[in-house]
Amino acid sequence: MGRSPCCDKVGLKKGPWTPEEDQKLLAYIEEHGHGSWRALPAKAGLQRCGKSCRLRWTNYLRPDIKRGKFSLQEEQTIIQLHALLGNRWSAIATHLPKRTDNEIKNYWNTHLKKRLAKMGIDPVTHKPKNDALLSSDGQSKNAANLSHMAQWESARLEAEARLVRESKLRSHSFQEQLSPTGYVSGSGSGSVSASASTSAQPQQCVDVLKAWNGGWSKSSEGGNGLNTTGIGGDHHLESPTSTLTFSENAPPLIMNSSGTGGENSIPMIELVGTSGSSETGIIKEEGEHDWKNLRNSSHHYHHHHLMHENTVSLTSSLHHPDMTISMEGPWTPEFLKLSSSHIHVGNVDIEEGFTSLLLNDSGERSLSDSGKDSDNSGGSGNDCYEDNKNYWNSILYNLVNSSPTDSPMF
DNA sequence: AACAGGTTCAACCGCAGCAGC
DNA sequence: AGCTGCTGCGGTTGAACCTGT
Repeated sequence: MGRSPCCDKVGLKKGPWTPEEDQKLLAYIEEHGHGSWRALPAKAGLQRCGKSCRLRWTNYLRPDIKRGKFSLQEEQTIIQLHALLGNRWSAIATHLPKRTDNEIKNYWNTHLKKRLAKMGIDPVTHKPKNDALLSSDGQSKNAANLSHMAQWESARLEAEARLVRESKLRSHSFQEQLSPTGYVSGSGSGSVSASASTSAQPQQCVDVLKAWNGGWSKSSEGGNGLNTTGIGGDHHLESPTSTLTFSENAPPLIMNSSGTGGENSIPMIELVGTSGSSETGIIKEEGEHDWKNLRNSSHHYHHHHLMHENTVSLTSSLHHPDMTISMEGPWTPEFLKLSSSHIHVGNVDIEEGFTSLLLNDSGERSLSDSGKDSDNSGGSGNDCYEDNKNYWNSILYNLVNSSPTDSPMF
């Protein structure tokens, strides 16, 4: 039973917008805010459906939209986020605050996807296309770990995106209280994102990557991927698709920044913010009591929200049959930079992003060179594994370095 | 200049999720 | 619990534009 399309009314205009229509829409929203999109066209005197108006506004007329060519950094960010999030354009767009999801999607489809494909990188998996030839023995476990890492990161970013959406809603209603126009004109940009976070936010850093890499390197020494000490010793993540469920019994692990939370036998690794503003790993903002604590206690993968008008805090948990990771607190560029300024994966220090290689000609050369190098070194599966590790870690690394400080996230 | 084929991107479509009743 | 309305998201389309012949 499909609902009738919103635009099936006779007399409603479709197709390209005229400057007059734009003007009407702009003028109305500036004066009244958009309110209900459904009701807007009639009020604004437009022969359009609300959906069309919303699209025109969000993709074109909004004052905080940056148009024109994508910068190298933006390209990089898109590729990296796409590697983690897939086609979740809106989530990706939250990291590029002045770009719309539609624009990013178009840019991906018309430029980046082709570029990756041309270079032999599968734009869907972000792996070299011959990756499928990997043997299914040792590497599969490693691949599983990498995949799990990606899922973990993906889930985190998804939660962040959700938080941003929520904070947008909050800030929007907050602004509506302050301003009858419904959106902040003035500076024009960041009417929404500005309040989600910004300079007012204390630099709270939760050293997740350190913990992660600590766990990774530690476990790599033991021949496994992600591993947690403290419980069972030799547990590792096996399923590439595994995922974020189960573990009714496993007590939550909380990582500490040393990444060695398992060194005591308490099955908890504490995630401690390096800013020192939190002693418990649960980052709380002053005035947090102003907002409802949105925590819930699902045994499955879940995110906890601690929100404040100026801040967004995040708690995520990842459960696995043998382990549970809990991470709490916001991810800030500072935190990420700190964490990943010297990424250590297994026995390898990653100083330079792999993804960045994709973004210029020298990169293309480097890529093929590295392929040759692999061949020269015998083309072992381990090289592929190292490539994958490098790839995912450089994604995180570059994500950090490319995170614009005006991102609504941070 | 004219045409064909390729590319870009604004806009549309249909579906899913959520909230309110 | 089920229905309805609204919004947001991702995939797709097609007109406009570009490029090569």
